[in-house]
Amino acid sequence: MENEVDGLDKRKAYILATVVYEYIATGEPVGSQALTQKYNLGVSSATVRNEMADLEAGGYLEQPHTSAGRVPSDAGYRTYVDALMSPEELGADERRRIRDEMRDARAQLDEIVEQSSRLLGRLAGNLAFVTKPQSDTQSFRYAQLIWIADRSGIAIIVTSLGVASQSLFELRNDVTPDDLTRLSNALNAHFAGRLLRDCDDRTLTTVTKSCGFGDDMSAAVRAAFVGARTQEQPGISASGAQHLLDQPEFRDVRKLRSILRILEEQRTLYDLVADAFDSPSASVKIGHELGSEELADLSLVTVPYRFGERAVGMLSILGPRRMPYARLLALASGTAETLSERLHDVEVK
Amino acid sequence: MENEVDGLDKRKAYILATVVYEYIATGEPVGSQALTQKYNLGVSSATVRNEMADLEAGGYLEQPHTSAGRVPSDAGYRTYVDALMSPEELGADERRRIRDEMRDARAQLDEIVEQSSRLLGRLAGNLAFVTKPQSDTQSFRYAQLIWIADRSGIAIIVTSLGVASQSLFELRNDVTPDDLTRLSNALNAHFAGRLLRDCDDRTLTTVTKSCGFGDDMSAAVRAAFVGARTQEQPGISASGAQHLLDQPEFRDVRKLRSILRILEEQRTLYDLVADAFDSPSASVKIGHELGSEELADLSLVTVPYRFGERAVGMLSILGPRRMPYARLLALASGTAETLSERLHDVEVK
DNA sequence: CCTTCGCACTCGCTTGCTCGGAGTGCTAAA
DNA sequence: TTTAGCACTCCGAGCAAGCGAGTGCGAAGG
Repeated sequence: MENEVDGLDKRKAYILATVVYEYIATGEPVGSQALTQKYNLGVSSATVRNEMADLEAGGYLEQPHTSAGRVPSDAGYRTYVDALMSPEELGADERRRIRDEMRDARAQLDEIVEQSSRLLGRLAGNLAFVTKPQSDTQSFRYAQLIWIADRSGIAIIVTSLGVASQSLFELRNDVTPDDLTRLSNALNAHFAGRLLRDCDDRTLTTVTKSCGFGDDMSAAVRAAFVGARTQEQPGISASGAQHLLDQPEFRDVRKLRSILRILEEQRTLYDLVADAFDSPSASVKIGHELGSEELADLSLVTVPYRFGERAVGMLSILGPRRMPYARLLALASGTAETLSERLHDVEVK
Repeated sequence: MENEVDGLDKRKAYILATVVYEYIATGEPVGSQALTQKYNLGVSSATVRNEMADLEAGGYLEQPHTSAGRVPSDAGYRTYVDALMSPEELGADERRRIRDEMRDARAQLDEIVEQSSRLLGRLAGNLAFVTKPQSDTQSFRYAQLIWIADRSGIAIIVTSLGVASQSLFELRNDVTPDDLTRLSNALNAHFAGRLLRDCDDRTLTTVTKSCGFGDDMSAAVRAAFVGARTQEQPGISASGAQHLLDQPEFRDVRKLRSILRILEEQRTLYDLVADAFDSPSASVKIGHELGSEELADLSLVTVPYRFGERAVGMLSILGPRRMPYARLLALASGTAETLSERLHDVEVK
């Protein structure tokens, strides 16, 4: 059926698209007359009324109260995002500005991530957050075991993005600084360039023992690698919450509270993007799709960023369901791209 | 003048104290009748009216509009905090609960600091924030220079609180891993236990050169120490912004925006407590004393916490000017005390 | 001379009301 | 199947009245 979209005939689809578009632009429930006046639909308001009634019956639109205009439902937005809206691209000048602003950050992982969340929050006029690169997708660069006392030391592990993690260890038997250097060299030789998640416990143990160390040292080495893998937990930088205050949907202060709470609990914030991690491309979650009644009138746009070929983290925008999806997707993608490029500046070669 | 406080006779002082107390409790402008009814002042409302008029002339009270009750001015709160209110102490059970909750955090510097800001935010029902220990008040524990290639490496510095900082360096001449180990050992021997801020550039250079290295290596070592000193910048953990929404003074959303903005700019947040760093004990800033029109109807309570004898960071509570000062001071002090204790758990001995 | 009483006056907030505008659904005609 | 017309619904802005809490002041009392 060439002239059907998602089970809607062409006219219905067009009317739905127009309603969503208009509602996103104005924030006011949109009525049949207003629509026919502002857009050239080629039919009268009465026809639009009938179509709107159908769309409401189909679950795409909702009516706040009897004599008001229509507002998109979750399903309405979903159809709009998936099939109706025209994707946006950033202009060359916008790309350039993003790149310029990203240059302000020093070549430090944390700073680059923070800068991109600030930038995205400001450009998008919404709450933006960026997860730091998952450490288990980074690769191992160097390990160094530092001798502190006969039976204790510090293990330092440096990843491809220059994030060092450290862990103290205690041993049952004496070691010398030279022993530790020997083991460091063996680890470096064996694991150089490997993904952290591929540095499995068994191999670590084998390498350690082959240098003549016992169980205590193997355990210490394994713990150090576990620390490096899970280090910085998720690690999220968020920014732009103040923009949410401008949105009329947050006149009601209670909704703000949910957001602030979520903002402070990084755990929850992370859960929101967690399942987007599996998808290689942009993802949009609308209203109840976020899985929480508190967040029911928000939407989330999530875009991955890469280090080399690998997706290592996510940029997200959280805002009212009534958000300019096409525009925000374009902004998030553009920022993700620039962030990906800048990651190479912090790479430990 | 035994019966004068801050230029006010005893009765005026008592009335001022009662007005502030009542206003803090209710949030409503307090009138003369209400006051005489609720508190046993021993005089009639008419007398109170006269006294209130005097207090207003003296700048201690203000009237939102002609036929409303009185509200404390900055000066009124100031007098109350300095001279009138009775200090509060935490009960034994409250202390115990704070200690228990702090135990939930793992023995990691960041986690302990975050936990205390969360805890304080919740207990105080306001925005709380805690600066991480200034690194230049920590002492040097270990340095390790790691060889990466003939002319580059990573310098790792570990402080007394276990915070490692790292910096990459490039050299003009080849070095061997052994060279770097030798230098690491020299640095460790020379600076062990010193405060970071006392590891001055000149001495660093001397030690480096005495191991036979050139200017490039000295510069790298100096840079590494600078990195360790200024590392984590100020570093602030904030929590509890959602409580502010409960305060009636934030019905107006614009005020919230200033706060959210400040919250995201750690710089500003840090500036707020910066000058409290000099004072060894608790400090209170009221309204305009915060130095910004945006923050004019907020107050800030700041209390230092210690590592050993030294004040290394600050706990602060930011909330409406109408805050229970005595209570919040007690809570902040109690939390600071517990935080100070827990710091010893993360000490690298 | 300080305190108290009584009184007239001032505001801001709440409640109730009206009224206009925008939108709907339905019916009948094109 | 589309359109025009019409009666109906509902929200929200605007206005007026009344209430309550509070003030300031002049006169009376200890």
